[in-house]
Amino acid sequence: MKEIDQNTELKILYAAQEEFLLKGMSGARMQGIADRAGINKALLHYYYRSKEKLFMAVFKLVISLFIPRLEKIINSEDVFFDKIRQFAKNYGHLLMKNPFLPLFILHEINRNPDSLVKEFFSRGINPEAFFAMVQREIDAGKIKAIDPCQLILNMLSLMIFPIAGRPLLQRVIYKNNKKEYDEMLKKRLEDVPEFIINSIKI
Amino acid sequence: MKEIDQNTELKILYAAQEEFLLKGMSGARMQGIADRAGINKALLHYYYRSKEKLFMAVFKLVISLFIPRLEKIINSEDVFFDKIRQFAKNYGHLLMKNPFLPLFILHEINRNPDSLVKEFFSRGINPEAFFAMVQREIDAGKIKAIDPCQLILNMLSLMIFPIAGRPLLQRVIYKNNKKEYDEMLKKRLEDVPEFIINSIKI
DNA sequence: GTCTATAAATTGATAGAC
DNA sequence: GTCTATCAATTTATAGAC
Repeated sequence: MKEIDQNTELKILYAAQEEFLLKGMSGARMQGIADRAGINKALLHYYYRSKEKLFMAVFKLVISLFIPRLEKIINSEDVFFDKIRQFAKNYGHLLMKNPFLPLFILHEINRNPDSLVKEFFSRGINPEAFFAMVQREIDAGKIKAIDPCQLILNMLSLMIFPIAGRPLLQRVIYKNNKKEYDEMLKKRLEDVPEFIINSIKI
Repeated sequence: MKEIDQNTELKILYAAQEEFLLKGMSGARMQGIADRAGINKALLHYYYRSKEKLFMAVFKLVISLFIPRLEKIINSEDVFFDKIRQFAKNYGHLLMKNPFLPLFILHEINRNPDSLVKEFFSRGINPEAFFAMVQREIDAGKIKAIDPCQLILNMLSLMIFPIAGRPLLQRVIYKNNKKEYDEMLKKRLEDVPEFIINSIKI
């Protein structure tokens, strides 16, 4: 907490994040984490009592980044379409900076849905306000009638899947051209919101 | 191959598929597979020499289901928009019947991209023909100019993500209402292609 | 082909010196 | 706080009887 790179506890946390994001809970190795942190295995247990506890610490850290800050968007002063554009831009950049995050979260929740969701998603996510906002736009005749759930699902799908599936998609569709894939992702930051808007505008 | 349910080799393969899909390569246990198959651990090694070999057999089986049969769509007699509708319907049903498949594939490829993609995706996928078809539609002035890669990415994203993310999305967005989520997925079989078409039609 | 018993290797966790 | 050495449990893999 105090020093920048001297703090062993934090060094461990970030090393664990690397290892867990790449290999998942069951594939990660305490030895691998210790190696990344440049310390000994025993120290891991000194700071975090068990692998499970360390995993939970990483998961919590990671969730706090990943959860879409819908509230921010909702409460902004922008008009609706600009809110969508803003969300795509912010959330897209976050995803591009943390490409392994979505797949990690989905995989771990798949393994243990109830307890992980209950523990980490019970607060902090409230789609109701977003739904209400969409409904107001519809009632005002500004966009087509659409199920708000579907709208949010479409946005998330279009933004997350190309990141989560990159190791496969880049190789199969883009002939493993990394640069081209990066450019495509960057382009989508603006294309996806227009794609969405195009489909709901009147 | 011969008998229906007597064939031990197949029984093992399907038991392994269950276990691997749920827990991934590193989370799966040979004991768990043996239990599902109702046989002994040793038999697994008799038919498949190692866990790795068994995993590869499952992965191959699973890939053969998962790869979109783009050729079928391309070579159909339908007009372009109907091809999209047809693809969404067929592929969507396949996904709904095998909901754990996408996340499993993505996670395993993430763990070991080069060798898995090279081994299992080298043949059988050829997006070029699809790209050419899209280009013809654009040249003929029937749809807006769009990058064919983006189009295919959008289709896959909209169809796969709600399935892959279900354990999280159903709980967070749908208050864990299973029936409602099922209905939403079913509705998307028709909504997604219209959403796509809406955004590219002139 | 199928089983029981066991080997061999991996790995999470702890004890104890410094 | 950090290390070395080691334990204990899990898990893949094999040997050998039937």
